[in-house]
Amino acid sequence: MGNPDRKAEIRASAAEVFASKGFDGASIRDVAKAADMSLAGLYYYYRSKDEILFDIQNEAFTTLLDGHAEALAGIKDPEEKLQKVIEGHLAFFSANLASMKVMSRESEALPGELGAPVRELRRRYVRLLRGILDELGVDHPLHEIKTGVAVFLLFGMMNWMYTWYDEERDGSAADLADAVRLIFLRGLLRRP
Amino acid sequence: MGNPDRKAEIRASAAEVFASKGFDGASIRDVAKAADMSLAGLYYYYRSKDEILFDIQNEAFTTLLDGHAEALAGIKDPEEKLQKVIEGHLAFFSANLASMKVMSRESEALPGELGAPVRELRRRYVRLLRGILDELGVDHPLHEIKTGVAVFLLFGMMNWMYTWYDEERDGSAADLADAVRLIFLRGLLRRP
Amino acid sequence: MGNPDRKAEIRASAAEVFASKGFDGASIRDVAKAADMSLAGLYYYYRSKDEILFDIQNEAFTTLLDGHAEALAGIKDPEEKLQKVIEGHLAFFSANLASMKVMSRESEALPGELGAPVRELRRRYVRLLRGILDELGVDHPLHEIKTGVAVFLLFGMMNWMYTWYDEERDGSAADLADAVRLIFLRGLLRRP
Amino acid sequence: MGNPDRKAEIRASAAEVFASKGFDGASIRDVAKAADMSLAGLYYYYRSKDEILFDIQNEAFTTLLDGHAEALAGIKDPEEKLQKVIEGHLAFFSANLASMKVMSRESEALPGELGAPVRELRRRYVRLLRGILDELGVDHPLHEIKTGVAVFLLFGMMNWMYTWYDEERDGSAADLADAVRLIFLRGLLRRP
DNA sequence: AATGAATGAGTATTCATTCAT
DNA sequence: GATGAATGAATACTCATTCAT
Repeated sequence: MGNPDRKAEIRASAAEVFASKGFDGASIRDVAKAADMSLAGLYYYYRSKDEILFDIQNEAFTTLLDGHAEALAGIKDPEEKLQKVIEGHLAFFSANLASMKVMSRESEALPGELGAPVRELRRRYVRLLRGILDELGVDHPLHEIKTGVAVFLLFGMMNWMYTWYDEERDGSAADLADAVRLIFLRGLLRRP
Repeated sequence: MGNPDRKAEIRASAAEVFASKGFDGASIRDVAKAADMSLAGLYYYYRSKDEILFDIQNEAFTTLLDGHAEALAGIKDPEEKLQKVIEGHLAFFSANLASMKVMSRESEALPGELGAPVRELRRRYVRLLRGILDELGVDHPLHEIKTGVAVFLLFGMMNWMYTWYDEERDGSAADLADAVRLIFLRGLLRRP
Repeated sequence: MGNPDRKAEIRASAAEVFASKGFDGASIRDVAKAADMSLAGLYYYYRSKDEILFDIQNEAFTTLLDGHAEALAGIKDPEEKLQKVIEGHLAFFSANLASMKVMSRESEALPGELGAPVRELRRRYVRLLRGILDELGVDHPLHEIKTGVAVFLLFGMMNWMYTWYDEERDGSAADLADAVRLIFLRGLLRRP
Repeated sequence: MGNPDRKAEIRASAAEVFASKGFDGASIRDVAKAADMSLAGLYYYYRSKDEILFDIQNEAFTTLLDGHAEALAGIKDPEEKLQKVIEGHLAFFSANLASMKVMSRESEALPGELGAPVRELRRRYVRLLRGILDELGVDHPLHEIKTGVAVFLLFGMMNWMYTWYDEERDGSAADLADAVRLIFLRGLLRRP
């Protein structure tokens, strides 16, 4: 139903609106205005406000996961894998700040029906990273830090970005990815 | 205006409600019900929904900053300072999960009048940590990572906590503080 | 019930408030603030908002009617009577602008129970003036103008005052009374 | 926005409601019920309660002024002009009692933004009448009565009408216009 | 593919009023 | 005499959503 390009435009406008006003704080009218169409027109493309949020989150996770799958193809070294994932995550983040802000802040906003698939994607995403950390585990003999905790500390460094990141002031996403990788790997693995 | 104890009760109830539904998603009716009082009764203590949020954020920041001031009194070593701040932050976080979730997620919700003092407190908080990182600077000769970025990566590790932390599964706040400090210091300072 | 002086103070404050915001537009809180007392304190003197309005209107009508009774004592000539009444009305009006504005604008605001006595006073007031016009009737043989209408045209000239009168710009109440009398008598009686 | 006929219907219903309960005393629900539509439906046509009042007042003033402009076209004699204006005013008044009651009673209800254009129309209306009285000035050598005051006494006779006029009892608007003109002109000009 | 018109349910907030003290 | 605390009912207004066209 509906021209996919138009839908993508709407999705992008909606992400901006949700990012700046919050999902609950934004009205469908705000979204329609941002997408430069009538209120009723929106409902041709989306059946509900929730569905728009779902589409934003689903699209973002899918793109991220697909990107990682491609980037990791053929790579064996877990450190290199981690690097790729951090780079990919932050590159996508800085290129899609609105969507990622919505992803980070509105992760609980969707109720069961629509929320379940998104939660599943999120779990897959966590599992992907967790798997890589497990592979790194040999270098981490004393288990000072639980892997389950480490995963979320890493996500915290990256996802908190939406609250402060300013490319001009803070450098490129690639620089940022270096910083995150450096701190995390060196911190976790206690090697010089 | 209004008994301060009753106000503290309301604040706590409101923090729970805002934490679970989001500030915009929660209604004043929800807050009143959680505080077990009438809708109109709430307005005897708070003049607006915004004012409740302000009180939560203001109180949390003030308590955090006061706690740090006390904990840092007489301490010279910046590593030790950092440890105190991380411990204090996470201890408060885990003891006041609802408030901290609200702090983390609704940092932009307050408009000018009420938002300004909170933003100022937030800036003071960042400056406090930044100051400590600056003192650590000697060990950090190559400036691989900008201090301004490092501060926010640290905050990210800590503040993201509201999205995943489960004491039972993930250990005590003190353990978590150790993990954060370990990763951050070792990662940042590149020492064994 | 209640010290009558304090009650008079409250009445005066309330008249100011009702005059500036309208009876419906003003809140009991506004009145309490203007009277410099607590909301609940007001209810010691008045049992309801309506009762305050009643008191204002009742007091004003009673004072006006008493004043006229005194001023007309012993006077025979209807033209002189009319002069006295117009003078009295406008003098009271300009000395009690707030009350008279409330009288003029909120004449229908009071429901049955409290409204009835005020309506009766109003009718008495109209009858007083009508009686005087009837006495003038000899000079008015052709009945170009119904007395019932004339009374209200006269009231119109006087009561509309609250919308425009400014002593500085428009002169004293006595001057105004002269103008009203002149126009009305000469206009009505068609004499040079 | 919105069909202008439907808007006119709503305006008329609203005028009735505001006339009978007062602007502050009437609720938007009352207006919606009178217009036989839903509360929210009203907001498709008007963005606020104030805007409805504005529309009533603006429409009434505009119609009155346009009517006078047409009626006065080509007339030279100021007495004739005055007659036309009084007739037009009272004819409109009696044909639109509700609107005119609202105009008369709620002249201060609109705040700045919406109030300003209405106040300007009111000023134009006063100026129109004042201009005619100035032209009459030659017959009025002793200046017993200030023109500025005379204008408002005339308005008083006419606008007070909403408090008492009953066509059956008091005669047609045309008769009333005669009475007003007679009293005012004869009274002002002191001619037989 | 798109929209103008409409609505029921909900929003934050204010109201006149009460009552224990 | 006076007030702090509280409330049920109402306020103006906005919401996500629908439907005829």
